Amino acid sequence: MYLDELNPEQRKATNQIDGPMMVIAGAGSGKTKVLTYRIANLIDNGVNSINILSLTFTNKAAEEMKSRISELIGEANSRNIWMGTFHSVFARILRIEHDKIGYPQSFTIYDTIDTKSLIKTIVKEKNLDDKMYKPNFVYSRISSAKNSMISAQAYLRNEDIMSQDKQYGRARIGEIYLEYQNRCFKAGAMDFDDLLFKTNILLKKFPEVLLKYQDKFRYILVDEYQDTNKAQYLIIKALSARFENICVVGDDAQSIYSFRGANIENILNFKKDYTDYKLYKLEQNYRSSSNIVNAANNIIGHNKDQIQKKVWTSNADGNLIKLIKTFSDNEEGKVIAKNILNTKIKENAKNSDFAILYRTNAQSRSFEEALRKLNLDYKIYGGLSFYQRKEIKDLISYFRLAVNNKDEEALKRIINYPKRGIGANSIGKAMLCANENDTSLWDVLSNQNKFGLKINSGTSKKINDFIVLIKNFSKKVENTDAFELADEISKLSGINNELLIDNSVEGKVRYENIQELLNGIKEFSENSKENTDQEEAENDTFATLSDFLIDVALLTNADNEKEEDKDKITLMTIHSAKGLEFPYVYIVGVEENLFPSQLSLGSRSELEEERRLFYVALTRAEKQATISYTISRFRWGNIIACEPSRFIEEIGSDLLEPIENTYTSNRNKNKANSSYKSYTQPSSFNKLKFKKVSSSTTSNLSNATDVSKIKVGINVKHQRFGKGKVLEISGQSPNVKAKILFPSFGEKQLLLKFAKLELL
DNA sequence: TGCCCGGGTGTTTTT
DNA sequence: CACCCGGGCA
Repeated sequence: MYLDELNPEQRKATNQIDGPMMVIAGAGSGKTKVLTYRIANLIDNGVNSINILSLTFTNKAAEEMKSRISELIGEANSRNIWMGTFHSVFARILRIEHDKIGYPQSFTIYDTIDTKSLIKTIVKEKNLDDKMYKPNFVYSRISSAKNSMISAQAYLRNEDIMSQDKQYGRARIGEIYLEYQNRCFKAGAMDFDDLLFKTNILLKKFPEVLLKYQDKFRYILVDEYQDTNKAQYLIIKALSARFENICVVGDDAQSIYSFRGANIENILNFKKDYTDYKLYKLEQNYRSSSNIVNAANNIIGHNKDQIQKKVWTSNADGNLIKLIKTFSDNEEGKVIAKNILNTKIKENAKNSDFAILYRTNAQSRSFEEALRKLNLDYKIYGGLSFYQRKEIKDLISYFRLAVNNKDEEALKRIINYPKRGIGANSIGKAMLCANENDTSLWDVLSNQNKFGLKINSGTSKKINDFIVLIKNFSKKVENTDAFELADEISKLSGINNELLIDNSVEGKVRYENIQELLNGIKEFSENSKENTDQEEAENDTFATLSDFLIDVALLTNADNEKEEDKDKITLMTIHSAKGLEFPYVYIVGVEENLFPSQLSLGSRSELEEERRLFYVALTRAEKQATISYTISRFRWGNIIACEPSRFIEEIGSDLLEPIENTYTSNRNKNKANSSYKSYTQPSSFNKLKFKKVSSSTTSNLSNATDVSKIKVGINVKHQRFGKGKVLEISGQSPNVKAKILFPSFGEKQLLLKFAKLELL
């Protein structure tokens, strides 16, 4: 019996069938096991699988859980569980209930590229300064508003928000937000945040819909609860209100998504919402060696904000945490690659046993190069997703437009690709016309006379040809197999030929990518045939292109792992490594201003999130964790000096083992040795740190000695934030902080010893 | 309308 | 360094 594999606390949590419960699960304590076994146990106790909803943060986590559950109780018993990410599950519900909120059934999901493009268009149309209203900035304001369930109308009515925007010279963000929502609606499109926002609206405005889903989802499980934002919190609360069979699992120490609106308060609020809830704490770590667990505990101990728990392990001590110092980022790549190769041989390990984890995607390059040189196979996650590549997005835009003619971003993208002589001028006129008539761009272009669109007859004819082309595709969507139509579109649109005749290396790669996409669609279409055959009573026996598009926007690179990628070294950001584990983990670029990120140094809460991130990184390791830092790094075009991260110090020198690396010791043995020593003597660590700061390469910037010149009221210039005015000075030397107002970035708390301010 | 060149600007993290 | 955008020219 599978329950026998659990420890007492895990079993207690697994055995609770009804009522609200929260599982606080330390890293590596068998959280996924409890979730999967509990679901299996629910079904074994007579709960119908169609009444179970299980929410995760990544598709990968959902897939993993699905397969583990079907191993426990069989595919047939688990097939009907609704299991997926918040976004995919609620997108599915919104498709079913689309008419209630006035959206087409095949509404488009705008990805970040579409979203930013639309914002840019609106800023231009409103003749606003694009320096002040940068798409990224505007998007993040709109996104956090939506994640807090603040509508455009509410945004405009909210005096605090409006005066805040005004203070920073961006008074019209609310206005952009409103127009953005209108445009999305007219285009039959939702962005990522809308999927959660509109679900809330749907459940709030339509009690019968709420009732229907409350009744369906009698048992709800939520993974990574510490990373839910307000919009997600409200959905869960509403859905579980009737039966209160709600099980949330999380770890406050692993909360790393506050930048996306995640709110730790949700964990704390749980006891208020469900006063009779049961709490389970999983504290035994099964994953990592004792040294790794202790190092992680030391790290997290430096955070003030945390729920007390004691993660422990009965595993052996294992190795110390290895520490590698290098002179440059390129050397860091070489040393790590070599270390992996040596370890592989010595320990008889596989490629897939290794992971290199970094803070930012941009760091991957030196590792890719070095691994390639040593013939070590690697796979890289993140960065540009397959579906965001230009050629893929172009072809998918044709699919999107065929399925949803109103999709403005898709239309703008392809109306003149491949070139058909429809220029920006004509499209500009048409957009203006669409705005004036409060309708979609498609509507105007396909009824040019009706709207009195004035463009020359040649262009007008070309537009008509394009409209006819798309209409012909649209006609086929409902009754043609996805692959068949996709293949036809790739040819008739001209994309296939465009890339085929491009003989450059990039052109060939693009062509191959298109073929890969088509193959993917073929597979998708064949798979869904099989599935529908089993579930009799389904009318449509084939998958349409619109079926395919449903979740494409929500897929990431991690979601279509290929068989040949199984035994490869993993390169990824720490954020995407959450939930994973590897025998050998390399945490690289562990330097001040990179990890913790420069942008997080302004406040304690942001710094603590970086620390939790480091905690997550360390606890991915089973046998061996290796940390590396470099003293110089190539960053935006020039070489900058770096200093080791404070997190290294926080681990404690007794758990660290500096290791020689051949590159360093050959070059300058004495130097290398002396700085390693500083880790065994924490007192000299500080000296080293300050010396590094003042030897910064940028000579015209102030360093630690200039701190005294920075006073309230003076104007300063910051490397990143630009010009700003000092509002307030606080703290004791050497930790003097200044509150500075930057017109383009808002108020920032900066530690002067790091801030590198220029006096103006 | 389309292409090439130069300058300006920018990097957390993700569904 | 790498990308995007705008301006100038074919």
